[in-house]
Amino acid sequence: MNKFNKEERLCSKKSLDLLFKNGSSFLLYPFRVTYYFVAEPHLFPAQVVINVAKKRYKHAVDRNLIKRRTREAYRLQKEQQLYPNLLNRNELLLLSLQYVGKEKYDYSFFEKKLALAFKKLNTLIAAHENN
RNA sequence: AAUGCAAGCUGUUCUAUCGCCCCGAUCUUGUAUCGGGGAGGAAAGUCCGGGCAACAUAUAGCAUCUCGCUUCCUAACAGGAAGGCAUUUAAGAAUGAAAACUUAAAUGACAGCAAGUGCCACAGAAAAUAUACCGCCCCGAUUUAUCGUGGUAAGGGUGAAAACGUGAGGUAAGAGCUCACGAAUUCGUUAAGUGAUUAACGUUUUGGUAAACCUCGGGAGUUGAAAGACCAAAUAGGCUAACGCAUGUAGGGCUGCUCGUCCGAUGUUAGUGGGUAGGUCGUUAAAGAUAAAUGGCGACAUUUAUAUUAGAUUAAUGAUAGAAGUCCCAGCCUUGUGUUGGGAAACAGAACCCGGCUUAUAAGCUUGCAUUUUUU
RNA sequence: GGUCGAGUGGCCGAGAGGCUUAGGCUCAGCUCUGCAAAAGCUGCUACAGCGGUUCGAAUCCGCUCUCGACCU
Repeated sequence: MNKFNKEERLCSKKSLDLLFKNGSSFLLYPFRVTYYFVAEPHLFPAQVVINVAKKRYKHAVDRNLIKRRTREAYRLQKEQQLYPNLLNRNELLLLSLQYVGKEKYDYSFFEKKLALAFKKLNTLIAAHENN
């Protein structure tokens, strides 16, 4: 089952401040991914926030469309791509996906790019653990 | 019939799989199962007007902002309805030709320049108290075709705009200087109309500009749900009341100013409290929608009936696949409400709620106007 | 969600009803030089868009677009 509940979203203002102040980030077009680990175990191994700038997209319709496609891609892939690497850790991953693309793409593009982003994130986490 | 423009109306439907937000029910009390609901005509822009809430009691005066033909509608409005007037266009009839007239449509920030002040570039003699370039006239001088003192706004040319137009009298020449007819205009009387206004008569005046200052009349207290109310946990520099102290002082708040009013340093005692973060309410049933009847020219109002009801808060209403209908393009022959293949579907996403306005809109339908072609 | 401000050549920026707009920087050409720089001369390129008021609009008024700031 590929669910996506409120508990998997990052809503707390405090956590957001923590994430953007201390988190590390990388760019994988069209996403800018920011992540940070906190030592507070949660029902789910990760909480995510999706972000589209008002400056880049004037109309609310376009922003909603991008957010919905990103969310759908995240929902369908997190179980296979992201969660297995996190389950053995006793920490919560705070994750932010900022959309920085210039155009509107099809859903398949989102799916492909998000998979690549997950792959890169996993390697980075592994590297961090080894150090 | 086609195309274009303008105004108005509608603003695709169904199935499967995987999800999201809210509400209700059940018991196995868990990210459980079942059932129900889930964007718009503009949800947009935030351009106006209200409700609601807090602050203030100072809805005081001034300043500031805003509205501006009339009557009506409305909770209210810079909105709407009906009318008046003006301008433009078209047609009609009239005429030598126009103007005026009649009808229709469109447009109008449509109070006042006859309260005062300012401004009117360049050109032009002069842009508002007529300061006379050419021209016209009187008088004087003489070198006899020129000069000088004056008068004159009829003619010339300039300009966006030239001292109301035509004719006559008048005069040295001229001039609303006088008269007749006419144009616009102020005020008054009479008549019609609720009124704007219209008609007649008398009277006054004769450049434009108030989206120039301004005058007159009406309206606006300020802030905006991130307003505001409440809840439980823990710690302060906080708050309240009483007393004391000083000329209620320094200083500060209340709307920009005035006037007025309120608070008011430091000490003692008693009580209360919640920086920040979180949750609940505010928050979705309403000046609401649809239908009918009645009243009204109409906007709209009244009565009755009916069915419902988005409610998030890093912010739901989606993704994938398929089918049907609509429109467009191409092919086929059986030329049809045919069939096959390919494409298109706009503008745009609620965030406290309503009433308007404005702007954006594929495709279809309705109405009006314009152009072109064909037929009669 | 709400409140407010701005838009003038490639860039900065004055102008607040009247000559298609002051000045500086940049760019192009010429003069000067053996070649450049500096200096001098000449030139190019603008009122965000649409509509209205006015004889006349960058300026006044309305709508639209773009950019920016503030309220947590």
